[in-house]
Amino acid sequence: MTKPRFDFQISATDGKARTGVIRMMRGDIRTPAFMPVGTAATVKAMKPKDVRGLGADIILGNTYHLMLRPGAERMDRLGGLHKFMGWDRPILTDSGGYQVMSLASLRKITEEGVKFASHLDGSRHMLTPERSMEIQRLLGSDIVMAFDECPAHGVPREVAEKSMEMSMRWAKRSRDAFDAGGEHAARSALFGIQQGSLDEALRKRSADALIEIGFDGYAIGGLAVGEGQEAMFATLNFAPDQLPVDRPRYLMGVGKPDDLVGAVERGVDMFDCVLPTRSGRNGQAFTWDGPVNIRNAKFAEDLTPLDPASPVWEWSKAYLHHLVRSGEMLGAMLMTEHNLWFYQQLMATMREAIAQGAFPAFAAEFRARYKKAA
RNA sequence: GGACAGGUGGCCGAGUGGUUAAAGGCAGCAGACUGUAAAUCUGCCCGCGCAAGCGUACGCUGGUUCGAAUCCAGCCCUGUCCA
Repeated sequence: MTKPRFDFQISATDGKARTGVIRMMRGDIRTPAFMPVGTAATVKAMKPKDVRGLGADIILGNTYHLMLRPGAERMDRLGGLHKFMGWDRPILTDSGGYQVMSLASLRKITEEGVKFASHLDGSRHMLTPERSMEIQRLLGSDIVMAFDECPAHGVPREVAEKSMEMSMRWAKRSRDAFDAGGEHAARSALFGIQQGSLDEALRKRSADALIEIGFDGYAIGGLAVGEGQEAMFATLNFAPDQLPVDRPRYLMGVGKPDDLVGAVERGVDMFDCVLPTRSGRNGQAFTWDGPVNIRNAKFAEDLTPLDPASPVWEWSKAYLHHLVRSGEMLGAMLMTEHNLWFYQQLMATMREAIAQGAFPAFAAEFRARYKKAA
């Protein structure tokens, strides 16, 4: 049986929540899925096989970072991103669109694309939909993201509208450039990205434009950029429904555990977020009872584990507290491992709950126990 | 015994007459982090007080001065070197 380029089958639904599998040449992706972020060809502090061991079916890489270092053409000569980093399962690559926002002070946007000053050495680089597709092809990406502009939170409606319209023109250019990619296009997938800020009408226009072009999956972009969970959920009350029911819906850059539960509840299938890795390195552990700042003095002599089921169960909070405060590398490693485990457990639990038709009960139970940070 | 150098807030360390409750770093106490310019960033950090403010503080004692961590004298202590 040959592996399909891209096939999404929903096996069960519960309310708006869905669970299923995306089948790709490099492996299956169980949904709802959480994709650990490996921006610079590494999920920081983790070996690829350990990321896999925690349950990840797919990870992320980043066009912008990898084009600067080691460089897209070099990566191609080295045999592609998978071989380079030692991860043989699917990789989704972001297009560089997020850096249009996060590196705002270092870029200039035109219809053609975005000119960046490298954050590494100040050198000038142009990212266009065509170049972004080319770089993602050279990396050997499995799920290629369209090149878009991610506007900052709070921009006026006219700005959000113009930005969304340009992102839709870029989406069409991304589609055309991706399709011209020959062999790579035959074994990878392309996702479009919906924009439109928090505005239902703009989101609808964006979704329709993407559907007109046609993509393997549809991402919801431009959220979790500072609007707050309430506004994000309000947008997710309609945004996923505007996208094709039979295609994966990917909420980009989200989120905290409670964000994931609320988004799955509203029909989202895929997520990525730096929180489990970055926050882990910064001393925050996620647990069923909520986030824990392991640096806090109260853990100095706490001999219990973060979670008896965690892969790092044999190391006490007191030890993690010591490692993190001491700036020891092992602290970042163990905290990251724990957090990625927790995120994958959360996803697995949600998949199971949906399959059992028990998602509402799970969500209620989760919320009753999980205490958000103040 | 002698000659230099020096004693600053928990620690290190700026500061050599006023705008100094005293730079900066560390340690400490918290917070943040959402398609990673992040093993990062922010706040607090003498005492009392919500605050205004008050009190105390730069080895000790005394002095000069309108005013001293800063100048002078004596004493105590530390380091290095010489006997």
